[in-house]
Amino acid sequence: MPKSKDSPDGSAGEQRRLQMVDIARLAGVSVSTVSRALNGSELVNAETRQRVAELARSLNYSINFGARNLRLQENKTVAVVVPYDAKSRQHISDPFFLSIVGSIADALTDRGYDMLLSRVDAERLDLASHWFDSGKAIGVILIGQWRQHDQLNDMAARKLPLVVWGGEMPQQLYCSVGGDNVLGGALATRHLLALGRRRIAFVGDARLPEVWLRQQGYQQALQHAGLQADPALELPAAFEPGVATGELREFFAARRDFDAVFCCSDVLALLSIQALRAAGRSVPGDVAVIGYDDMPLAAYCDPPLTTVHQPVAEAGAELVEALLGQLRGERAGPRTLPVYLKLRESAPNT
Amino acid sequence: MPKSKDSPDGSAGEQRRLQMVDIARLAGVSVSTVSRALNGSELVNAETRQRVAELARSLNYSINFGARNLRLQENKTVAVVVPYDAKSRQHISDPFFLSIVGSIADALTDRGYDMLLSRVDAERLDLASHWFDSGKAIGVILIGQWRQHDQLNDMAARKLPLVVWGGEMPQQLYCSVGGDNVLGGALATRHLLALGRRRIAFVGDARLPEVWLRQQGYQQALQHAGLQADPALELPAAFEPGVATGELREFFAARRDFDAVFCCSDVLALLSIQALRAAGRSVPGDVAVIGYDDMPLAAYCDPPLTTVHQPVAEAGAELVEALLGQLRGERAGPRTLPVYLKLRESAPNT
DNA sequence: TTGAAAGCGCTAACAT
DNA sequence: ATGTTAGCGCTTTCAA
Repeated sequence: MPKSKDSPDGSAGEQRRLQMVDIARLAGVSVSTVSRALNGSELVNAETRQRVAELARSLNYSINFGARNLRLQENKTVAVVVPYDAKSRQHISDPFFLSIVGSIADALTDRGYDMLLSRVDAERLDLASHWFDSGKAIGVILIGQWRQHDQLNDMAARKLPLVVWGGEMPQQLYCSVGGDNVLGGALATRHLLALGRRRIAFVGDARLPEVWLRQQGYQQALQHAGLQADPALELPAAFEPGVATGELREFFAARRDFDAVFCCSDVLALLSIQALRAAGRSVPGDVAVIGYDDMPLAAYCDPPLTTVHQPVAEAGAELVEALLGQLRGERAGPRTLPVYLKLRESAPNT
Repeated sequence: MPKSKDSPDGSAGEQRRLQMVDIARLAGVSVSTVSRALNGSELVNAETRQRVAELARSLNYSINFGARNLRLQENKTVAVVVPYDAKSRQHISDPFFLSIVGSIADALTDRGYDMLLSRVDAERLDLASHWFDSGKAIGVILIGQWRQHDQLNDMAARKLPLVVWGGEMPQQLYCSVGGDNVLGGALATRHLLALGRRRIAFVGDARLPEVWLRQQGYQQALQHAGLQADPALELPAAFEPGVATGELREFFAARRDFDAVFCCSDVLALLSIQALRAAGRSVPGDVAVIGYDDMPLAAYCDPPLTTVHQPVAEAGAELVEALLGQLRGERAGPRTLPVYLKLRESAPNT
């Protein structure tokens, strides 16, 4: 038998949580009637319905969703999973990812869903399926695909309701939603070329699908301009500030044969600017810098960052819609959202 | 009757979720035995236990937590609530609050709890009790007390298991956990005084308890130095960048009779630096600037921010412990965590 | 229009 | 060591 104490959660001496049976007794009706009344059923007398509803409200009664969901076999909770780097115990705290989480929170709230937020080892994204398997969530939204493209495909093959923020890759079985990374890379590069810059460094780890796509855009833009991408100017910097800082300082100290840098995140852009200045080069005078994401603080840095704007506000709604669509049985493909270049001082228009 | 379809969540054609009864049938035992085996009960034959466990694992069975919780009258979910400004539809996206959320996520995960993340109108923090009332969470952690001190006291009086990140105020009924704001304000101010600055502006809205406490520390430090705080140098800037930007530009354009600024968040410090530069003043040369929080990006700004470091890593553990303690019936008071000054370039040591 | 009763998936007291 | 049974709080069929 469960605890027979009057306190369902073990806290001593608190009042027992109100249940339907309590309302029923006080209203002088059966629980069935209370249930119907509270759900606005037409089957119950309007006067009774009114009375029960009022009583429930005045007593501050809230329905027990666990019981309701069990009975109804339904659930309005979505798991949102943020990968983190378990090896370095370092958390993915990139402002951009956090913005996406906020955007998803809004979208879920608007649709009456709850959000279960958790972290998962970036090497074992497949563990995210646990939330679905255990019935705690009806599906999973994963923020970033990292290098686990295969794991994600497996998860989709196992019929896990899953949507991933990230880039669309060839032969992809799972549903992804993301910005147009190829376009973003091309926009940034074209702008730098238009400024007259010819030696453009690329900062980002192309093992990540999103970065790889941006690199494609970067290379395409160079080719279009009749230039050849120089692999020596491509630095596969990590996303974690702690790791990237050293890599960038070393890189910028070693070589000066470039006049622009395209970074695959605003944080990397910030770090690059610092490293460039440490190497005695000015931004944007000597080196123009373009970031990616347009994070909330991008406008308040010094210099304010020219950056590829990602559609954060739309992202949440798109991710949620994709997941709910999947649950309705729709066979939705990956979605690519538009991006644009936000001009500021780190690579100004002149 | 609930849907009799084989799909519990309405998605067409997927396999029915595995239950104990399925494992039981396949193992040739009763559900009780499966339940016991899976819970590692000593009452079940070691060989059987092994066999059942293996079967469950190979079939990828996960227990239905909704049902388990209903039966056990227990719940391992905590609601974490981030207030937002409903009027401006602007979200509290301050990097510091997001860091705290991350820290709480870690602490909860370590203890085997799930985190339900949601937002609530900052004017109606009392709505956060919904998560408890509906049985979805065993308690609520609220990030920031805003100006709703009274609402929070009411919630605590209603016996809602609640912990709030924020400052400790007189006659406070609810449990708060926060940094030592008075000390933080004093440390920052003392440092600026030690640099020889005498006219120190204060930026922050003292209607918020945390800011009010920091202001106390600021004023105390000035008095200790034999100086009088000048109310004309106190700017009650909002926390939202959009609003604050204008206020700061106006303020710094109007008056130049100060040589230092103490800001109640790093974001405000960043905005102040921009506004100061726009007004033709250098940082830290003309004006030294100190921020608050030591957000992840504080070290990567230009100049890197001298700031009061908040114990983010400890914050999550403290908040969670305080909540769990409350649920165990312990009568825990507010907790104040140590802070220290992190010296960087915006108000360097020399 | 209302109430009695069954059952959602699970655990535990009670039997064997 | 294992099975039978009752019941967590709710919704809904069925009967009245």
